[in-house]
Amino acid sequence: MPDMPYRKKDARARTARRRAARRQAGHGVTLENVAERAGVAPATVSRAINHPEKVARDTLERINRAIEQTGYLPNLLAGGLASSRSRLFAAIMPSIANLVYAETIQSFTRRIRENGYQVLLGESGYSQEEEEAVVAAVLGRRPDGIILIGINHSLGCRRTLLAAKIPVVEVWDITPTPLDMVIGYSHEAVGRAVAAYLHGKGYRRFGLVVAGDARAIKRGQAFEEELSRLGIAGELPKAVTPPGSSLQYGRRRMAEMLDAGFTGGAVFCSSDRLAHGVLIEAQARGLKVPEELAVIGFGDQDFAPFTYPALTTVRIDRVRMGLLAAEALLARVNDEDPGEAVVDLGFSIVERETA
Amino acid sequence: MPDMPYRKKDARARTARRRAARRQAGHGVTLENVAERAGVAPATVSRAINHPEKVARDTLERINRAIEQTGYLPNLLAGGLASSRSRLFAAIMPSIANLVYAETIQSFTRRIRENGYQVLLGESGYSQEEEEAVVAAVLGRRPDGIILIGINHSLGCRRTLLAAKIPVVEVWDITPTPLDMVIGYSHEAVGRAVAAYLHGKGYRRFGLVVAGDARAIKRGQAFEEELSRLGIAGELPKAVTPPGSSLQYGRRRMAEMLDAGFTGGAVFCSSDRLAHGVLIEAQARGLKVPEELAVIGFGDQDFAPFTYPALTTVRIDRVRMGLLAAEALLARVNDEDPGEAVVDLGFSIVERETA
DNA sequence: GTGAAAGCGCTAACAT
DNA sequence: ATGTTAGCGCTTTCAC
Repeated sequence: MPDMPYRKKDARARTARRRAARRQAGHGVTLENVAERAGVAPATVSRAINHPEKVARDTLERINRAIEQTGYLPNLLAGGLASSRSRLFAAIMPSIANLVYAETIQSFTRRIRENGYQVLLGESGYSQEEEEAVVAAVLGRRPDGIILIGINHSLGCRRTLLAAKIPVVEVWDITPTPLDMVIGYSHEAVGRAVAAYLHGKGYRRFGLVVAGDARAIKRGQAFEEELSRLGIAGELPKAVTPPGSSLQYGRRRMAEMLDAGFTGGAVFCSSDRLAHGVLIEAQARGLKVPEELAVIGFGDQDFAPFTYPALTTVRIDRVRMGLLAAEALLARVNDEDPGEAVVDLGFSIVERETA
Repeated sequence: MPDMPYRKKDARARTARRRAARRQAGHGVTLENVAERAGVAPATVSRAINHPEKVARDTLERINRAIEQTGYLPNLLAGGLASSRSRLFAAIMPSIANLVYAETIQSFTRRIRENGYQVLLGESGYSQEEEEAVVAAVLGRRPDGIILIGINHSLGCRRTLLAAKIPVVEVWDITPTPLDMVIGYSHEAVGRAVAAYLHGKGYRRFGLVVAGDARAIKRGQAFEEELSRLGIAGELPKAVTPPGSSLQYGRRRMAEMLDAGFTGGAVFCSSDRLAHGVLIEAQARGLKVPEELAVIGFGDQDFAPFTYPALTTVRIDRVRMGLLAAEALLARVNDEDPGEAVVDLGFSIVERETA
């Protein structure tokens, strides 16, 4: 093949031209440029960056200088492709704009960043179909692991996740049969404990204000069941709000319940924000809390001790959930011991003034 | 070189073995597998996915069937590398756990997802140094564009951003000299407008509760300056809280100010949450709002009309900001007209019952 | 309309 | 300790 070298050279020239164009377009300095400048092979630069301990002191120095001078920024797309390690974790949350979930993802993000990981965000909008689509989209990015809020996924979503063969951690709920790992607490146990707590305090009339969120609904059902087990007869006055807890709906639904003839008792709200709304409606009507209307929230958010009166609620450790999830995933990608597959963080009832 | 083919074959065999191992390890189906199955070249499969209009009807069908059967999930790392288009936008926010910023990023995320884009999240923790580090980290992923909350960046950060030569949109503030594009409103104008509004309502004594956030501080300063321009003499009673608005600090700082001898007047809070805290402290002390203590917040969050009394505040369109930012970035990556480089969304004062 | 070939920028064996 | 080599899985000219 006498023309082989010729054609090859041709191709090279073309490539060089294209590269020059790229450079101009801002696509930047490459490993190779740095290597040339430092007078070493590209592989050595790669080592200097990823395993500096394997490079001689002075070589390392030369390389670092070259990196500084050129302003080199490693292309993690290329690195991820070559190493099959994207250093990316996906995080799927029902809503970005829900503070309690955001706190978990925040502590997760901070922890993984310490290890050079970044987070690819997906929002499922409290819907299993959306979750399935978002999970598929996100997996195309080949994350090394994924954290999901909630344990109720569509069949297709479960299959996709399993097929990806990456570590998965589900949080904010618990189950003996996680996809892979789960870190959370039992919503049924919360519902029952709240019922028992209120009953124990002597309340005999109850109400429920619950957001249309899978986990909130579980708590509400368990609350209702436990009450009837405790001998509370009759229909439980109940209001459902859109998912994503808001003060606004708490206040409105309480107003509606009151107008519809609800005459006081103890109300369990599926979030502190909802509970705060209930409190405000009570205040607006001049109802005495907790004498005429008792309220218990859920979450123990930072403002709970500062409502007036101070809100009784259920505490869960959202920050720890994110932290442990991060550590479980990091352990898995580093082939270390990730600990138990099922971690129950529990919860506690924080008694303040409203119930 | 008689042994050339031999060695090559050797290498091939090794590669094949490695690939098989990969497959087993879950690294999945590739374009090539799909192509084989559909009896076409890999390039055709690529076209079928990215430019289906360029592929014959029946070929397309065969390919789609093969994709379904194999459960093929395109590797976007590889795609991004090959095309120098990552289909990723980076979003840098001061805190994930601040609802007002989250709402902007939420609408941003939803809009770009419609165009197949995903969001890489970075948190700057209200610090310029952290922002610089996070921006550098995120740029390694070669996002096609970036949205930043705020316009105050370190010099290094600005340089890095400029060197990346990607579209940048700054939001939540405004400046005649954006890095690239800016969509927001003037915090100085807000501060002045609030001062004028309260002065116009007849208030002559004032207070300020402000979070330690660059933008909140600007509003506070402009408020103070405008008051003195209006002839309000003397030191302005003022309390500063940590960044990230919380009801808790609003209530506490108000309590401290009251204890320190602040005897009422109109208080401007840098967020609705802070204002709500102030309202609660007033309630706890039995102060009449707005007669003995008037309050104005900032943000017009969803709960503002539902506090008791209903909160007077400043409305800004957080959702629209995210939406427009998304559209500006999408326009730029598609070489379409991104519109004005500086977009002032303005604000309005919403009069309710507290001031 | 489809295929062949050449890379995208990096990492990881392997060899020295 | 460093260099050589062969990919990672895709996209994109260029030919046909």
